Amino acid sequence: MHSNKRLVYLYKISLFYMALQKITKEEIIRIGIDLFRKQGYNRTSMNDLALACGLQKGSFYHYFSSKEALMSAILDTLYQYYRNKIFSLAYDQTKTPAERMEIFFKKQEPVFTQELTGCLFGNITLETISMEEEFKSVIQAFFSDWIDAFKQIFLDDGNSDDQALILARQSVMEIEGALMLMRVFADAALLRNACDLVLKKLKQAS
Amino acid sequence: MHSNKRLVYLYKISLFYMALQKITKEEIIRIGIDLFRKQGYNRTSMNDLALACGLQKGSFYHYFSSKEALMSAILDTLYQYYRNKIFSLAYDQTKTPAERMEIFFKKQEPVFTQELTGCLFGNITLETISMEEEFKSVIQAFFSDWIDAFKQIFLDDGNSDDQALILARQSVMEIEGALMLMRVFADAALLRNACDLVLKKLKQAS
Amino acid sequence: MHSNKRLVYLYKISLFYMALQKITKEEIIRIGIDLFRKQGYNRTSMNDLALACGLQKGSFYHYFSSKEALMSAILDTLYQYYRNKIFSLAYDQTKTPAERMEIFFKKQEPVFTQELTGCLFGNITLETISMEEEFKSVIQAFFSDWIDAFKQIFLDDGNSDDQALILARQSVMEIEGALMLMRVFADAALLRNACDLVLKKLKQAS
Amino acid sequence: MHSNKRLVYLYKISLFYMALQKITKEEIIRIGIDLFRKQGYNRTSMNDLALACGLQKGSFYHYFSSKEALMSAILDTLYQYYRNKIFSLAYDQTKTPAERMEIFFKKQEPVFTQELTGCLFGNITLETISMEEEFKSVIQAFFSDWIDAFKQIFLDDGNSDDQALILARQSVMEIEGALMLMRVFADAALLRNACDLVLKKLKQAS
DNA sequence: AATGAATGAGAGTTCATTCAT
DNA sequence: TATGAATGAACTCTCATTCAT
Repeated sequence: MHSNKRLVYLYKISLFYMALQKITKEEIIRIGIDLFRKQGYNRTSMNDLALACGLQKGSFYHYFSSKEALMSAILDTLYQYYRNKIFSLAYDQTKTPAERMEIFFKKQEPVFTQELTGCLFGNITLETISMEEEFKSVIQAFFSDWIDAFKQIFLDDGNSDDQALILARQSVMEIEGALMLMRVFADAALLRNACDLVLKKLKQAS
Repeated sequence: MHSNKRLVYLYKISLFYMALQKITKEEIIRIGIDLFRKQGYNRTSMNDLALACGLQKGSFYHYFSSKEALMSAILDTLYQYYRNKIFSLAYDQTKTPAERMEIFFKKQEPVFTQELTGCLFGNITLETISMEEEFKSVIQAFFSDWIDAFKQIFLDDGNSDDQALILARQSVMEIEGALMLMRVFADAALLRNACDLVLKKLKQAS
Repeated sequence: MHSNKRLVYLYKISLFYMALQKITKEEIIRIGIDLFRKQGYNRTSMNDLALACGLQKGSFYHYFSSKEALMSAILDTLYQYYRNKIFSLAYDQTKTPAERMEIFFKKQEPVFTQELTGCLFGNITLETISMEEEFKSVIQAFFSDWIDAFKQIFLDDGNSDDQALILARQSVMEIEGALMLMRVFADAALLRNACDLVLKKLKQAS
Repeated sequence: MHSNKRLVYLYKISLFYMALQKITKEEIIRIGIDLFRKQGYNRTSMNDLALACGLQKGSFYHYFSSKEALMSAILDTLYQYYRNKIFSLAYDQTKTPAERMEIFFKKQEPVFTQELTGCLFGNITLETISMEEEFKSVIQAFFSDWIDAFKQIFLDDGNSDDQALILARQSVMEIEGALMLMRVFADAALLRNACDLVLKKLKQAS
């Protein structure tokens, strides 16, 4: 039919200006997280990143203007993700402290133990902390928010403010230390056991 | 005679340079530990190392055949040092477990908190663990021996074998996690408090 | 009908884009003159040009097939403009030589001293003269015609053919040299004074 | 003879530490002047420079830490050369103004007309003046000193201070303009004639 | 054992140009 | 005609390592 043909024609025109792209910023961020976590920041080249994205080196700069810009985007994305999806769990008053902590670990363990490469923040903190002020502030915010989240759980578990802070810090330290040892010994059980011990810090542990 | 004078002159020159040993391997290792701990492995160039040693780049290779060779030597040296001087303290049956732990921390804290740059093993583990099999095995040995040392203290404190291992691992994790957070927040108190908490894990804490 | 509504919608979209002529070749040339004069040929990127035109990089190639093609168009346009609008003034026998020279300068000074960026031909001559034969011939034609124009004025001022040529060349050289120093010292007075001195070369100076 | 053999041996030792170099900074500067003058600053790559020096790209950085550093060294060297060897001629009171001017041109013409590539300062001024403040100040100093030198000659030729300055500026402008036209038309006579005209500005022209 | 010039591979980045839509 | 993602070559620069002396 005439109108149908025209429809198709015009539809094509409407698509005219939407050039297809091989990949999205979001996918690049996911790939970047993966590579940086496994290889570290300095040992991952722009070429590595581009190829992993199916792009040429030069094309990568369409998405991120520099390696640092990519890293910043990654840290921001991860930070927001943790804030909104993970740390927020700690403030859910409809669940017991123990339940919240369990959910927290249930969400995190598979991510952290995946290929035994741990947590990006943990992995690149010591490599990049002295490089960029911008990186540093996101890393600090990440750990602050994590400690705050755990503190809330310990508060709701009946601890004093001081005690809750101490327990929260200790728990974060144990988990980050566990992630390091997990990587050293290539043994995911080390992380799992550490999580169990953190759970046992709760008075009303299930 | 002209040629004789020149002979003497050149002889002196030759002695001057032949006798010159600007630095020892041991000193280079100490300097390397310092730089790697502060700047990381990848961000420390051979030029940085050479200059810090008062050498030219080319001369550095008379002492160590490569960057990796230097790193290996550093890891070995540090490992032996910890084995002989630090971890061995845990086996001193003439002291109480608490006393041993306290001495352990007293020896480590100043090293770790110096310039807030932490422990080389902790700092470069996550950066280099996936690089060299040789690095990996020393790093594993280091942490194994550390855990073993703590385990001995917890055993002597009246814990079961299983329980002692769990406490030892947990303690190492807490300290490594504390070193990371100390660096993130540039706050040495985080490490000191973590050590105190580890001490309190002892039944007969002083 | 649904399909009909969509048809109309898409038709509008198609008209929207089909009718859109964001910019004309002439406007691009004007913008190009401006950018090249200020930043030079090599330091002005196609992206700079496109953005200054409100286009995307890719769209620019619908107007000019390459950077060189744009430059050629610019040189041609400018050359024709000077031939028809400026150099032609020198042949206006209804005015005295001094009047013609004055009009010449009155038209040129504001263009040249605008933002102290001088004359495109002068500015890019030394940068591009060894690049493209095509550029070279327009640049040569421009300067030839300029000298010819001045020569006519000096002829009509009562000079011999030889003398008129010498004075014309000298005047062009003084003005181009003045444009260079104007830029070096960011001082428009240098050009204005140079023009005054050229005027004084006329016997019947006003 | 024994002592002779030993002499040779020790002589070799004394040369021990003097690693041979393929090229000197001074030679690189000369080559850089040549390339920049012919091709311009932006169109001359570090690779071009290195190859022209018989070096690999990376080796070039042993001599100059960056392209800008090389350019700065070149501008400084040229500026000092002109100050000490050329402009200084203008202040030689043992010669008449005309003699000084003639010597000045006699020294400059062969340099400028060599391969018809003109004067580096003139050639790259318009390309680099807006890039680096450091470049700008040397370029300004160069032209200031040149004008001062000519002014002294015109003063000694019996002109007032004001008049001498005007004549000096005009002369520099004519010469720079002549260099530009010389390049445009590939005709060294244009420069020579311009120099003659400058000489004629002297009252006591020879 | 000391030098430092030389190397060559590869880093991050820019840019003129192409092309599918 | 408009898009902007994609390209690939070239750019400036870094760095671990080698080597003649």
